[in-house]
Amino acid sequence: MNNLPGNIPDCTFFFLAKAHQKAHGLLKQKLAPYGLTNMQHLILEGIWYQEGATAAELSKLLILDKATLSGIIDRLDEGGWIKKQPDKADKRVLRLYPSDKANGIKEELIEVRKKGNDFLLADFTMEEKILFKRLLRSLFLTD
Amino acid sequence: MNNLPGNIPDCTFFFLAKAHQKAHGLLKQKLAPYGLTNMQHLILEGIWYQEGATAAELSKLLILDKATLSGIIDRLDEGGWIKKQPDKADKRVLRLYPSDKANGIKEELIEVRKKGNDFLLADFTMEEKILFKRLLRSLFLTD
DNA sequence: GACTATTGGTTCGTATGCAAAGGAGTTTAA
DNA sequence: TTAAACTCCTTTGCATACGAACCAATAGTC
Repeated sequence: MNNLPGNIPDCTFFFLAKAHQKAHGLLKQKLAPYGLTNMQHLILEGIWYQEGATAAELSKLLILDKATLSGIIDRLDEGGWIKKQPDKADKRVLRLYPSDKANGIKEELIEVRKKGNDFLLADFTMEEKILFKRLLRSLFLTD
Repeated sequence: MNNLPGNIPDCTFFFLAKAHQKAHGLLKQKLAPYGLTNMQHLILEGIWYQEGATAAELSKLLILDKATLSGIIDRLDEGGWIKKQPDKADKRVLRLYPSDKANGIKEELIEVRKKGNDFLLADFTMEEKILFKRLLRSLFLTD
């Protein structure tokens, strides 16, 4: 009776958690060889997307708590992936730049994520892929 | 340029993470008055669904790591939501049962989750709701 | 019946996540 | 221009997550 998730009630909270869990685990595997966690990779891409960004800017862009970011940025720094540069005008601010090490495999790292995405949705039809992403987007973007 | 998530690349990992983040935050709010976390509520429902379940069974049913479950079960016990009973046949096993306190508001707690679900998908059409859940399901259930 | 493989649960180490509070710097407004 | 308000970032506390190592107990095998 209690074998499979077929018994699981029709709960979107649960489905979302498990879909996320699976996607997270998949990307985690792909990134492990590089010594990067999923979050570290995300922040790094954010910094590539906007070099010199501050933690506060990344927090808004990637919808992450500043407190969470603080630790991730520290570990990215310790791992030699980014450089922190104090802002000259505003002494509170730290501007973040990718390191040479990071830039050296930038294309490769971004490709890992893209291929991971493809793999994740490999069993969906084109219509399903588009629809799925549209629904996810509208879910977290509404107010 | 860096204002809104409109800039965010078309990344399902990110969308899933953010959709889950939003859903999690919503349910967290609804459960806070009861002093239950999302995970604690999930495990509790799992135990209601299958009284006397072991941690190993819940681990499979809810697709959770045993190590993760261990702590959650401890806190459910400390909070007086469940009771641990050693199995008579197998001394390794602890069987889990809901407490009277838990059973007293069982319907209410389940209703909180159900209404949270409705609220989460309130902006979706009926077709979208069904499709969304089907896609989420197939995503995490495949192999 | 003794040895080995498996299983149930806990513990440890590391990395999120987020609320809340604190320290330093900047801006606003009276 | 100086005190209040605000912003940037860090730190603390608590709750997931999960791999890996471990102990206790049971099952399987010869």
